[in-house]
Amino acid sequence: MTELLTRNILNHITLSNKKLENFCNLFNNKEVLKKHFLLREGEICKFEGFVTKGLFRVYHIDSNGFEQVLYFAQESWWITDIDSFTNEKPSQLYIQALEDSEVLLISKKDKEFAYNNIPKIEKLFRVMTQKTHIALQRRIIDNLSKTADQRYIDFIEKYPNLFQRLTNVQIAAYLGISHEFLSKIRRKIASKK
Amino acid sequence: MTELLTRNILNHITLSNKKLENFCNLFNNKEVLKKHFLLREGEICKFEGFVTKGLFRVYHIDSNGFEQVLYFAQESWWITDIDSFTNEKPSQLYIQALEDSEVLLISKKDKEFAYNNIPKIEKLFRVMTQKTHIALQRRIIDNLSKTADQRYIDFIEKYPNLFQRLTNVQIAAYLGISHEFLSKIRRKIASKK
DNA sequence: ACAAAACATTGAACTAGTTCAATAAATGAA
DNA sequence: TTCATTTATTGAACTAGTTCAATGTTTTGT
Repeated sequence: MTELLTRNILNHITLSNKKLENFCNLFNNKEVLKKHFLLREGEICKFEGFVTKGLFRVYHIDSNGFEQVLYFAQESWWITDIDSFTNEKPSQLYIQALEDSEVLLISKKDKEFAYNNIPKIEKLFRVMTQKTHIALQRRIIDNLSKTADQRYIDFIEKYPNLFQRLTNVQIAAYLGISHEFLSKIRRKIASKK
Repeated sequence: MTELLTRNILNHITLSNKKLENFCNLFNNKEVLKKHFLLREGEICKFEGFVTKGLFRVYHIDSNGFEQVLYFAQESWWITDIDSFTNEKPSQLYIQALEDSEVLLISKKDKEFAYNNIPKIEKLFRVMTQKTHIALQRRIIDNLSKTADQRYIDFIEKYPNLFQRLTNVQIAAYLGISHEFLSKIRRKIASKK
């Protein structure tokens, strides 16, 4: 059950089998059915999660009622509201399963325990946060400099499998455009081929 | 000379005076005159820096020749290209002083040394990276959901002192709009008061 | 297998933001 | 002080993206 997780950890750091097992034992498995929520706006995010099956969307609803997708999380992705989790304040985000999913959850207390007892875990999360950080910077630049057409093409190239599992409404919410406009972009691209 | 730095560190973690001093001694002071560069596209970023005086812009030039500002760094801000620095690959960013500035620099080797010999430093950078991460997420959501008017108003409220030190060209490059349009936004806001 | 709901496409009218060119004001270097 | 450069403002024409409403298609729940 924690096989994907151990593989993911060893991708970032080296760790003895025993410590790896100790750390993995801090996680609890949870099933989340399609359309069900792992987190809702206003709640305090009590977990950090690792997706072992299925697909989630992490999104925000703005003051006009529009949904913005911050990111999608499929198998081997981590999900949490880092702001809510770290600072124990109400979340501004929703985390919802887009397919029947399973996720391994660790609590704040257990994560702190791991930080204090397995120093390499501090490194693991520093390295992972850094990678996410790089990806976020990249996305800000892309959002500022690229046209919606190009961002859509980039998305398909970068996440071909996500692209197949998502509706255009979801992709448009990630790209920051209306789904009608995405539809027009798709037509334009299709006619060029 | 490292007073701002020690204060900044103690804002994030607790650390004995001796370890604090050891860590601070790993930094070298560097003067960067207005318009001079700390980093250029294509170079490998060899440092992580802490600004003690002045103001920098961290920006990218896209394929159409437009400049996008990723962030500004004034006193007590950290600057680096984390992607280039961490992965030792050519940078896509420019870091330029907008005023006569001073910055404390630490090399990758010395930072690794600190990670290995002062465990709290690992925590320091994890905590800081996490905070930046939260801010970047916030910015992505704002860029997707807010109109340029609102982003400009938010910027002024959030960074009133930066606002005074920056030209409209720089602010527009941060907001992701043309400086002409920013000028029109300013007129509109002014006429409403 | 059926009805209801969610999804995708399209066109027409609209709006936010760009581009280009002209002009004035502020700043900087010698 | 002066000349050159950067900065800010403005208007007019344009373009990328939105909004709304209509229509057909697919998926879902029962």
